[in-house]
Amino acid sequence: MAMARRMTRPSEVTRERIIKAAERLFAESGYDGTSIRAIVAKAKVNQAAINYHFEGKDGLYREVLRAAFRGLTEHQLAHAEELNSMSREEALAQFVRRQLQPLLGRDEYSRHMRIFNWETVQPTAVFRSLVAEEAAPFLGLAADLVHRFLPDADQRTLTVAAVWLLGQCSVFVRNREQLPQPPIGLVLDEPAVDWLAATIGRWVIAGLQPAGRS
Amino acid sequence: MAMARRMTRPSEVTRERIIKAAERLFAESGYDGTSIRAIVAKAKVNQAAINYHFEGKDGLYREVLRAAFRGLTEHQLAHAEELNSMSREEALAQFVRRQLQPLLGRDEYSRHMRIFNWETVQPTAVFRSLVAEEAAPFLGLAADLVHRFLPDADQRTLTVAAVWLLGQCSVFVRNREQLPQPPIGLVLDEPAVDWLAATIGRWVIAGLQPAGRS
DNA sequence: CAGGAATTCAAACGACGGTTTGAAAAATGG
DNA sequence: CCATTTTTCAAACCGTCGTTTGAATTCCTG
Repeated sequence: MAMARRMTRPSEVTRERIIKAAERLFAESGYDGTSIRAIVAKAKVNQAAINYHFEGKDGLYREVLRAAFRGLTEHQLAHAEELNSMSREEALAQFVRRQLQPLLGRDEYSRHMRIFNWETVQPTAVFRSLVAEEAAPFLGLAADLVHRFLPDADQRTLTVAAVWLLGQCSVFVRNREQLPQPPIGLVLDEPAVDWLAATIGRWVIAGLQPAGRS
Repeated sequence: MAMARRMTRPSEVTRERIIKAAERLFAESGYDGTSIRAIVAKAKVNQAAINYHFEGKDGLYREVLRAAFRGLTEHQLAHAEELNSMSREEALAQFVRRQLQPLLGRDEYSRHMRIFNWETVQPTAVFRSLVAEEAAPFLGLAADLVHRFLPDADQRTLTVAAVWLLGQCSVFVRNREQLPQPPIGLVLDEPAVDWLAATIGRWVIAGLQPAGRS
């Protein structure tokens, strides 16, 4: 009975290679659209490695999804304290700008958002449970933001306002591919995204400002 | 050279049966998630019928997508005139309420919206062209609505405002599955949707109201 | 440096995907 | 009613999918 408690190093690098390649491909083409063979080709590992390390495609996807969730919450909650030291207007504008970040590039955060987008149409069981467990603090952050504008609102109104706030950003993120094309025709460089964030921020602030009633 | 110009009746019913079944299945599981065998089983036709009538799965999907687009624009533009006779506040509230309709049931309009949702993550070429051709009047409707609140705004602001308006509704429609579950926990019956539409409508109106500047 | 466990590898398996085929069955038109 | 076209049908084809297999190789440890 050998108690192999030490981490084995060389196998970890293939694990990482697989996860990295899978994250990119899942973000690009979704779960069904990504084949095991495409993943192992990109990761340059053997095909059986996925079943060996993750017990199948499902297990790998589960792992990628977990990592994406961790990335998202860290990315957002890391700046949560800064928001508290700002005015509510500044804090909301900052939040909106950060939500619009994926419009600019294909960084890690954008990939994570894209993986979640695949899930919104028909959520996996894995995704459902992850949302139920881990999305609460993130939604809470948005709820806290709107709470500073609606101090007298009841719980339901606050929750709806939080979802509403997220929707105003996500519609642009989700339809990023369509925005530059007709009939919309938006340019998506950095100043344009800054302007967009500022505009949306102004509308949100004005929308929540005078509405004290539930 | 027989000029068979007359429509053949009995074959049309199988065409319709296929389209009807395909629309439901595509809405439920998307293009990749729906198999030819599932469609013909639901439509109770032979498997080769799809290739015969539509020249393959792509052709069938194209047809379903066209029908969905027609349904959407008709559904919205049919009430476009009514909006003009209302005050801008009433018109916007009506528009929001109509956008939130899919929250309630699984009617035809909801299915069409669901098919579009599948496309937003990675749009098909067919979908892209349909959007470019046929979405303009629908987006124009939204743009006209916000134009009544922002009479001095430039073109870009109006377009962004239209997309923004649609986003505030679609975030609820898109995540309909998640809304009743934790950590959100919304009930989605008719009075709740009415309240939701009214609340969103109020926020949008307040948001656009004082912001006259671009 | 053995010896055993952990990991990699090429190949194949079985299931399911969309499409094709060629003949049988209706439908059409003179 | 017959000749021709149109439509249906069961079966098979061919490719891709995720997974399994069993041997070869590498890694760790005593």
